[in-house]
Amino acid sequence: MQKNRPGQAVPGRVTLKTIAEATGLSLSTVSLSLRGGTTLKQETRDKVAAAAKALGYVPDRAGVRLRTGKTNVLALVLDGAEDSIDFARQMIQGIGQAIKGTPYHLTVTPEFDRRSTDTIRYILEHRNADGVIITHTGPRDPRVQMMVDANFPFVSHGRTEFFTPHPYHDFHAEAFATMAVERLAGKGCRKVMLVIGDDRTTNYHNIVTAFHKSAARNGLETALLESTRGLTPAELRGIGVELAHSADRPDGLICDSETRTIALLGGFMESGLVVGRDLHLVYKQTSGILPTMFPRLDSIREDIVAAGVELTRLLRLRIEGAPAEELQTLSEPQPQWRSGD
Amino acid sequence: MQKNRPGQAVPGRVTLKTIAEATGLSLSTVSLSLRGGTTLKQETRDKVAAAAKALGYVPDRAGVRLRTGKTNVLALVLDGAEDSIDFARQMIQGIGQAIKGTPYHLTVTPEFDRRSTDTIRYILEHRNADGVIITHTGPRDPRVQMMVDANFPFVSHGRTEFFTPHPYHDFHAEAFATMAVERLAGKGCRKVMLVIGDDRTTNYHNIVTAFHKSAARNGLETALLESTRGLTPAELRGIGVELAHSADRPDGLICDSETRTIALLGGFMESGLVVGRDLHLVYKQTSGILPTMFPRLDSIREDIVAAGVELTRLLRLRIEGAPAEELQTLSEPQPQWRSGD
DNA sequence: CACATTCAATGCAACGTTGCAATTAGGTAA
DNA sequence: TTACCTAATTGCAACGTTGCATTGAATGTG
Repeated sequence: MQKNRPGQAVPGRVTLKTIAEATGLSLSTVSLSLRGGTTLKQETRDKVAAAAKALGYVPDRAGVRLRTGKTNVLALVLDGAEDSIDFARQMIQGIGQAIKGTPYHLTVTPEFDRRSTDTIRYILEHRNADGVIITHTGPRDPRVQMMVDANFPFVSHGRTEFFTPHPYHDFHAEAFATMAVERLAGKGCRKVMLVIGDDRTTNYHNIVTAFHKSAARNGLETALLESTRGLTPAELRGIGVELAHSADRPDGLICDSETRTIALLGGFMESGLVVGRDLHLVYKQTSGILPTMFPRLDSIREDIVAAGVELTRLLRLRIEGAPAEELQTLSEPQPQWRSGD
Repeated sequence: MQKNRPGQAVPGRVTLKTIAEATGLSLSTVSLSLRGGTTLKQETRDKVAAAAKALGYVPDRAGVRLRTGKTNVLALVLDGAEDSIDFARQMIQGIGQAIKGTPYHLTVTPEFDRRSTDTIRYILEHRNADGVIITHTGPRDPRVQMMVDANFPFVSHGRTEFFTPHPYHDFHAEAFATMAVERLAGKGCRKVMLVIGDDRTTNYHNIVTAFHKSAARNGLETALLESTRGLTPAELRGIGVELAHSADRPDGLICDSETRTIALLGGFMESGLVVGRDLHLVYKQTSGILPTMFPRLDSIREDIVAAGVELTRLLRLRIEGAPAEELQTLSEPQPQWRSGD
């Protein structure tokens, strides 16, 4: 398997040398031409371009990387979070779409320990990528800090609270909370409860703030179930049961995590509590699983595939030197009202 | 950002040269020593090893790749299939675990079109990886054909029907079907139905065959719902409703796809049909989602993270030249009987 | 003592690419 | 004629690595 002698050219390989021989030009000229050297005359440039195309030339990644340091690699550092079902697949699909036809490849590294910065450090030290994409960003995320300090191109899915601006694409969590509260208010709810999946992300703060503000504006009583993070699905399910039996339970529920929503719903079902009759619910939706199961439940959607595309776009611009403050975008929540009105 | 002059050494970089200077040996000697040259005397080897460790030397990927052709990259070609919830995340986590501490990196390419071989062709042509992992393998999978023909190292999650052996790791689908049928028989079922998620995978055939064989052995009537593949979740849900209302509906159900299971269960719930009372169900489980929602349903589990680890192990052995026929393993189904007995 | 043998370490070229410095050809000005 | 310009192309060295061929020293043999 692959037994050609190392250090010797692979016979069939098309390199700059091949094109040089084919066109009768020098290797340097070919290289220059392919990179759009303006000092070359048009005729030459055309000839080279034609030959390159005919031979199917693709620059050798190792050669380019060795010479220029450019890896043509984007690195996705995958967080272990499981709040969004199928998050990884969709994110990768989005990034894949965005780099299709470009010289970029995608490497994926799962970071097992949430608070660890090992993977980032490794990439920074060994320059194993031209840019990094991180997800589930926290307010003072050490990964962001580290890359900002190193002035290394990256983009985060999620905002931070750092003073220095950096590229990000984020779900507009405030809008989500506001929309959800208003929907519940519209359904006639008097007491709304917010169930938070992960209180370590920046979105946590944004959602909580907007939730309270919007509830106040609509004259609603509020309750907050935060830090469900450490709980097992079974425990959360238990909370669902408790809620169902509680005397002063809320009549409106907002949940920003699909897996938490599922656990709660499991508890409700077990207790005979019916969403849409006994209370109302709005959850944040990123996969098709929940709507398949419960086609009548209201949700607000974030499109993770689109997020992947956008993150890649921002990162590539960043790599090309665009200023960070121009590379910050939000995605608007997409309400999916399915419970009639 | 990264502005050091191309073609010039990065100042802080630790290369063989750095070690050579530190030890007073020649660059060649250092290189040889690090690769375990036995002609060197022990003292020298120790000195080099110590210096390399002290300086934190890591071989430059581009240099190695250019010289040897070895990329130290494993490529995961991600299928768009959505039968297993969270499949991608778990698979990547498994591979990530297995390559931790090795020189290997993981690149991921989503292959959007299921029957396309573009990604594989691209990897083969440009030698962008040392080995490939594919999933959701079909009986005469063209990707397998292509890589076998090219004698390129790969491993498939799933078997094929090709004559030439190739490395694979697969879920023991026959055992799954047999276990499931027997469980249903034990529950007193008379008529069992098999619902297949994807009829293009090899597992389809294996499951169907074992299903019929086992049903016959247990004296059960059978029904088969195949090719649910083109159906939308809503349509499948509709089938769930139909089933619930059908006069001669089966009293035992086996489903090999999590998403299909969810859709069917949705239909059942809508129709007031209760699993465990009106009929029994065994589904194939790969994520925690369904057990969270329905903690009393029987399932048989495949551990995708473990599959990722095993696939990586096989692939690495293959890359090192182990014969294909020794690199074929099955994972045994893990029954999760939750409905009492 | 000359010569062969072994041991240990090294020089060199090459993998494919790029960017600077250098070269060539043709023209124009002094 | 000489010097000087511009336009177009090219040579060369380097990025970090490896493996072959070679060197040099130490030891063994006749």
